[in-house]
Amino acid sequence: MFQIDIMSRKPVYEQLVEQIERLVLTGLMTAGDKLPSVRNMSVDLSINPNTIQKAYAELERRGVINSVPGRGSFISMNVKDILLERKQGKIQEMRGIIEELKMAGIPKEEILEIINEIYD
Amino acid sequence: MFQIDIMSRKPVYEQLVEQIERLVLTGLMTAGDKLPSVRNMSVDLSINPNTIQKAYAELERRGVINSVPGRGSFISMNVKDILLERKQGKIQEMRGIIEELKMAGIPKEEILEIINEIYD
Amino acid sequence: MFQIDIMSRKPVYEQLVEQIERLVLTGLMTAGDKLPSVRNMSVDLSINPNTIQKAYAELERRGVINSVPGRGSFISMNVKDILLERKQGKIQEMRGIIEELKMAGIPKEEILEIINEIYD
Amino acid sequence: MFQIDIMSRKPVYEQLVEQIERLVLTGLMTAGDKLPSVRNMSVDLSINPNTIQKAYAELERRGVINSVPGRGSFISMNVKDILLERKQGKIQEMRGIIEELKMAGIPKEEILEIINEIYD
DNA sequence: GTGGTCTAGACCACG
DNA sequence: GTGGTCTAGACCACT
Repeated sequence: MFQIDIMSRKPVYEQLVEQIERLVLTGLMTAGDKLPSVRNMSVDLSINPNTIQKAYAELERRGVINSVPGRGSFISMNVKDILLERKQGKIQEMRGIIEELKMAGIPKEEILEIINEIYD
Repeated sequence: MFQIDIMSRKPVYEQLVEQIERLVLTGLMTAGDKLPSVRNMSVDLSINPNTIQKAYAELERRGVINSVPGRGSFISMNVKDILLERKQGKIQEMRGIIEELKMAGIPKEEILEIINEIYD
Repeated sequence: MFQIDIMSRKPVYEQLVEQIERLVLTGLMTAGDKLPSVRNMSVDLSINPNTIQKAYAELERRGVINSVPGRGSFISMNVKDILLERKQGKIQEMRGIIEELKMAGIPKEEILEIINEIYD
Repeated sequence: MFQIDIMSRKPVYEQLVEQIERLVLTGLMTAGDKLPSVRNMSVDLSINPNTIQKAYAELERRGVINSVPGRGSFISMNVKDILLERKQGKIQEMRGIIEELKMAGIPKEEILEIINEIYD
């Protein structure tokens, strides 16, 4: 279910965080869904439980999940609001970069080309 | 020659950095050109020399200018390479963000709309 | 805790940067640790707050610390990666210089002698 | 006689400067020797004469060659002193880097290994 | 309380 | 004259 590259320079817990967020973004998981327990995830991926714990802690800090001791970890009820807010931030970020690129003389066509590549 | 808005939330030294970089991007200044001395700029803009110094230090850190104690500050000889490299980096950054936004379900049209706003 | 030589030709803020990096390199400070506040450090060392600020800004630029307005300055979480990466860069730099020296006819013995001096 | 990579990110004139200096360092050319004329070099390498001119100008600025209008360009008579001086500078640079590496905990053996690689 | 920025004014080494 | 550094003291926004 998860693809972890232990040789990667990116910390394992970050890879986990990203992949779980991706599941929510793509709609494969939604508010209220239960995540695998730290122990299960640990043996499935052959990864130290502390690393899983760190990923879950980060996701909770971001408001994406809620961990309830003794019951498990669940996708947060207001996960949609949180992701929406983050989406707005990303859009602003993109706007800033594109404005810089325009200033640097990049023609509109070059940017459109990149967008077409992504949304092929 | 420079337009500084001391009421702006953006720090004065950042405004200076941006405007000098813009002079290079637009070709009004080019490799080897001499910038005003810290003191001259200071009195011209009625700004403290330390603030000018901070802007020049940042530009030197970015490789855009070379400051030579006792002689002055000059547009870097390889400023074009540096700006080109930075442009490539910005494009990659933009690509990453757009890929995230696609993942988050943003339709292509919404992004195109923003680009049209910028390149009106 | 810090030894500053105000008579040295090396700027005070550089001395500070080096000593804080050394604390991390030697393991005396580690990821997440809190640094003294700008003001505290200032009175402790009898140094102007601006000078401390300059050192902290440089450390943040290097990715060694994170300064959060209103909260404080902390050793960066990925400080180990950054220092490791920098170490690799330094080794490459050394390799390049030694290759030049070999080309210039410097005998191996002369270089070994220097290394023995350093690692006495 | 010269290997120029016009696709390289390194400017062509820099490549030329480095290769000519290498000829002197390795003893293949020595004080008083005549370099090819700008025009000859230009057609041999299929490179714009201005680029050759720029390389020669840089070499003259460094004191490595002397260009005599109407006669040609010659390896400088005191080229040995200049290269010796530069060698000393490089050694100091190397010393500084190795001291940093020692501080960063690199063992002597690792450095010796690199040197053995170079001086195989 | 924290970091970030700015002014005012000074000294230094170097060219 | 130049850039680089430092002190002294102030204000801001944010936690």
